[in-house]
Amino acid sequence: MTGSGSTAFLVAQLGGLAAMRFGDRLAPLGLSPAQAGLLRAVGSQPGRSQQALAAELSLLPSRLVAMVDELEADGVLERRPNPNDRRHHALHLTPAGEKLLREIGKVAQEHGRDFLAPLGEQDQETLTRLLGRLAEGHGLTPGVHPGYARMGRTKR
Amino acid sequence: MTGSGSTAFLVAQLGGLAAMRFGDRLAPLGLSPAQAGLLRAVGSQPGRSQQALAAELSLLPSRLVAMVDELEADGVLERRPNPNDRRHHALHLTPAGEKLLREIGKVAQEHGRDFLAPLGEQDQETLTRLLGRLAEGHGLTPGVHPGYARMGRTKR
DNA sequence: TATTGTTATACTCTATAACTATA
DNA sequence: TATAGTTATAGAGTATAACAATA
Repeated sequence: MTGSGSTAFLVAQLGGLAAMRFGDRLAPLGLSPAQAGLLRAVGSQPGRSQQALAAELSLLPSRLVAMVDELEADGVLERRPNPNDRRHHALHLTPAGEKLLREIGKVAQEHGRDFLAPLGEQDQETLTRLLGRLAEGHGLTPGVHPGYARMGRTKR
Repeated sequence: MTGSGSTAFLVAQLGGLAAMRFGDRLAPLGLSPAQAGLLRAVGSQPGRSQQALAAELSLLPSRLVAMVDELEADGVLERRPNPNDRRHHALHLTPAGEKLLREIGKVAQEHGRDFLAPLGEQDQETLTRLLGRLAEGHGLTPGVHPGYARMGRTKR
């Protein structure tokens, strides 16, 4: 069968594989995919609150606390007091964090190259264009995956 | 940027979205994606052992026990004794399980149609072809996603 | 009174090891 | 001794509620 059902499943399959392979490449850096996503989010827009980050990344605030604790203990992320509203902690990368983010970028680039290697250059461009239109059609936020949080919740 | 890194990420993003949406559609049937995957695997090749199923679905045998317990309690799956080797339990769908599997198929078809709706018919075919070649290039087993099990394992 | 960050707690899924019954 | 299924247990991640400090 070559119906649309199997194509959507193919997307899910390949997406899972891509996420897994990327995770494998992050492991030597001592990072989980979620941690890399947080560092990327902070780096792209420094100074935001934990609430803002949690909302963007679809994480629970309580979960984010633990992640920031870890990354701060590792010296790659820091909470800075916000003089205007002392309830907030403005999140920033440390110099070590910025260096780590550049390494993440390198790893992501290598991953992407290898993942698309089975296709020729022309087909890669076509695929990128079609996926982009699909993502736009579904209102996906660039750079943030929707999270698998809501999977597997169901009881029978 | 339109490098290969972002395209691989786009695949992961869309794959996560597809999996999530499919899970949402399964919820009214009282099923998790993992349960639907197990029912599908049993239905496509009845009589196999739990070990065989666990290996194909990349599940731990101990996890599969719990899943089979649930689905058996729901009356959609059954363990049948194997006269040749009494250590094995041959897994089969009940009539209710076969009916449920047909409903899963219908849901999957609707899901696939809606997921690809942003693209025209011609583009859908192109996308299917390119994704198929990509999956083949990475040695993906048709009908089984690689599992997200190995994600998020890393400590820093 | 509402909001930010935090802690506490329960539940699910993953992972490992040990146990049983068969072979 | 090896294998299939099972049980027990520990560790992540998810989810909810409650709490302290601040607005």
